[in-house]
Amino acid sequence: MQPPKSETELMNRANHLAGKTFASLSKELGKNLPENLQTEKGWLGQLLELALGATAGSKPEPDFQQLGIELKTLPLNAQHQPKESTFVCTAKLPCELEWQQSNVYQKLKKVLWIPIEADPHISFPERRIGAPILWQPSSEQEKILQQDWEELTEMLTVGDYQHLTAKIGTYLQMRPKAANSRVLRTAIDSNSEQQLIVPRGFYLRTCFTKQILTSSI
Amino acid sequence: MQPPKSETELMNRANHLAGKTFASLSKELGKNLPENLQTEKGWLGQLLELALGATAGSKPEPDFQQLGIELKTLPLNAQHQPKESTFVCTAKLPCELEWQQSNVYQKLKKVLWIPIEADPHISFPERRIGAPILWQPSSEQEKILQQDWEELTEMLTVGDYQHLTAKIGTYLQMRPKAANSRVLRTAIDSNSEQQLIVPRGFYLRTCFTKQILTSSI
DNA sequence: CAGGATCCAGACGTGGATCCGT
DNA sequence: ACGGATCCACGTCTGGATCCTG
Repeated sequence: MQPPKSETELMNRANHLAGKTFASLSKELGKNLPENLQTEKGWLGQLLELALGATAGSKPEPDFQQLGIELKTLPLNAQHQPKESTFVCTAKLPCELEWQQSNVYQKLKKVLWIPIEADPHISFPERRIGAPILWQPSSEQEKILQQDWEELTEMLTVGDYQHLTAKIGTYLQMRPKAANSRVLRTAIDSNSEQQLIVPRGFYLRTCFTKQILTSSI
Repeated sequence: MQPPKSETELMNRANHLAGKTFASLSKELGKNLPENLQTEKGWLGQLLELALGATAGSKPEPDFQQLGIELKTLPLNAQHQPKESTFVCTAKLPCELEWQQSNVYQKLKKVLWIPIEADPHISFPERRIGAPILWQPSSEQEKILQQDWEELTEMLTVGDYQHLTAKIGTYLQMRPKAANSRVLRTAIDSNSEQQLIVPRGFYLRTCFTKQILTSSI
């Protein structure tokens, strides 16, 4: 699948996915569904990349680079409300950028959300894909995201890792992002001291993605 | 196999390998010989690491770290003379070190050479392992290695990649070191200009390893 | 119920080296 | 003969995310 040439083409493709089951889409694309997704957590996200023509690969770029649009799945519980926080990107050290140059802003300035059923009572093959939501942060939302990012980035820069827990931030938080808790990385704090810390990533809290889903209805 | 605790223990192990065929050693270690080594060029080197208890993995350290000894195979032709140049290490950019702190010196200050038969007329399973040579550069050899390294490093630092060919250097040379010639890396020259260059590595010329073999007899 | 922990795929880098055309 | 090109293994890193226990 070639990358979409326009926002319209991308949205046409996304609208055609709405209502399909995971089994149906994977069959169309010639992929085998995994038995369970406990061990292949990102599988559906990668299937949707393929279905929509996202340029695959682990690059620090939007999924649809020419359009400046990021693709994100939005897992829903039995009440069709967002079920989980959403990973945004890894936190780089050092980070002496302004908000508008940050990886977080670049990822979130325009997002195509694809809701997907994630109620454990529905079998994996039978779960359905929802109607896409093309979203940009409102000025209110961006203001709070920026505040959160600046607070978290300040703590990162200073090297105050002990107090840098997932409890900080209104919409945006930092949490571990690694294979497991034994993975450590060297970081340098403002006193030029080296510390070994667990790599961290930025995540959107569930309360925020609930807001996005609600306002799109 | 645990790492050897002393130079004596390492040499005992290496002496016990002398005379064995590749087939014999791989059987002892429970490994299957590859059909051909055109596609698994480093296979025997890794078998010897296993046989001698080298700490596996791609680290910028000597193979036997506690002993400060590097392990190298020395492929011999039908005349039992070194057949190929020997890879030492990759060239880092930037490199503003002194010789004694350089990766090249750290690798070459003490080397355990294991000669191996590499005459294409001998079938791979029947090729034999030779008697080990524990080597340190003589002051004459080190002087020339240092001169070569300084000349090559100077060209790297200045960014004179066009003239940085494999023709430079008496004992030590630089050659491409990558999966293929399409692999490029960003380098920065002394004018702070960015260039895309093929990653390079340091190699010992065959004439030099011939000298090592000859003087060990 | 959410903060901390974890899982897979694929790209990439490094160390093990030898291949091969001119 | 040798300078430039290439090949495999494997550990690490990143991007895709969800799991799971107090």
